[in-house]
Amino acid sequence: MNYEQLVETLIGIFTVDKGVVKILLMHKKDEPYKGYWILPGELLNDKETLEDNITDVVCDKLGLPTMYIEQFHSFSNLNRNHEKRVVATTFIGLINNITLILRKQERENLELAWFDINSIPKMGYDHDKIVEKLINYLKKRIIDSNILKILFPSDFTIPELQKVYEQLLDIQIDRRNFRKRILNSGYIVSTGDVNEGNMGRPAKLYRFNDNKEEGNIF
Amino acid sequence: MNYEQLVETLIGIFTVDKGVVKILLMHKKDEPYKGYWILPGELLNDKETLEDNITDVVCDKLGLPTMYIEQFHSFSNLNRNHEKRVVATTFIGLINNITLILRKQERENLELAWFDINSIPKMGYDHDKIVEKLINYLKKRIIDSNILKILFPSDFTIPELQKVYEQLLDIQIDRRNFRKRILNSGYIVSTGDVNEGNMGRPAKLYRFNDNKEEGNIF
DNA sequence: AATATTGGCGTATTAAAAACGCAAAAGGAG
DNA sequence: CTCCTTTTGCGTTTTTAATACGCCAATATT
Repeated sequence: MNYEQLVETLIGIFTVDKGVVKILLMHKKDEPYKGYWILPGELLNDKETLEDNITDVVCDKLGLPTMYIEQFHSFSNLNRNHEKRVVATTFIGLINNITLILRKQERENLELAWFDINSIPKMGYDHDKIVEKLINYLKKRIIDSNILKILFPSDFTIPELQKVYEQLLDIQIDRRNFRKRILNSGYIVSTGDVNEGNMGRPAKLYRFNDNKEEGNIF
Repeated sequence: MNYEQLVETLIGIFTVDKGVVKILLMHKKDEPYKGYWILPGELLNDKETLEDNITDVVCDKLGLPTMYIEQFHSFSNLNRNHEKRVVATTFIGLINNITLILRKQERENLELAWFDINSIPKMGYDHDKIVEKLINYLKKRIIDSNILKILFPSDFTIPELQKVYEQLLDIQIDRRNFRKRILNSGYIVSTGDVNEGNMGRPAKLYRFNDNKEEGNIF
């Protein structure tokens, strides 16, 4: 009986872009699964932890800035890789799209692309199932924690934020009550700017308050 | 650079005994950490999944019945085992103590013991830190899901149930308010029996209502 | 000027949680 | 037996949070 295993890390990096939640995927250029899309990741060596390893993937391999990363599930089906037995420990990473647009162009050669989480392309290995579970986990975490702020762009209006809540929680909220609640909570602060170019009175722009870490917003 | 790793599974099995939350630990009889306590578990071989492996530990090694098992976190610190690099994927298992008392005596030679989660003994390896995180995870899961019923014996009293809530949520609840709330919720039903042998008026015995699946109790 | 949207300040109602009172029931300890 | 303890079971009042609205000024586009 062999007890030596290959261990890999995989990460689903998410962002919000114009009200759409997106995931970053990599195009595979060699066999097996050539032409398919896969989650970024790499094999674990015996000199680093899983967390060090995935930080290495994000920063060195993808050229992205350090971001919020959370360990998710470890997958160990025997046939998830047909060549060797590989146990995968998966992570989610969250980033707001202001930062990523800057870096994206520098890394064009890596064939990375953002996909709407409702339109996932053909995935290699068992990554389709993993992506599905990552997305479900993300939705649950958005409801029961305050990680939404990490995903959200730094400039948004209160009506925009309300729409996101109404979509995610599948409810309708009174405009005035929402405003009172979100402002009293201390979770957002005004940037001083306004959002011009639309119908009606221009909306004030807000960002999430970094000093307010604990508790759920809604 | 070596990419072959040893992977082990570890499980924290929890139960509730007379209003006290307890965890099942194993006494280590050989070096290293001889005389210390450790979490049950074993090395993963290349023919089984993590979940198969931990089921094997629970059923074959410990002689316990199949129980509710949930994957938790994977730990990969380089110095968590001083001899070799071992990545540990951890699980929580929940069982009610009616079933376990029967099996416990058959397995006396294994040196298993239940410990109050507030009095954890000297642990080997990094298992003290893992146990602490498992307990915190259990507390969080009890708040945001209804797994408490899996943990609970089929016959319990309302004051016992209240004690468990107070321990896990780290709050104090008014006796009369708790009773009203828990009875109105429909989550528990009377068995008709009473709990005799203690001081004061005998408490009525209850069990969780199987027909009531959804939502949180508290 | 008409229309749309946000901002900002109200208040009334409803629902849920928390704080507390009181006393009878039913056991064990002396 | 009486004293003490704990559970049971019925209340009430207060506090807090959530919801449902009303009203109108501000400020943009058409």
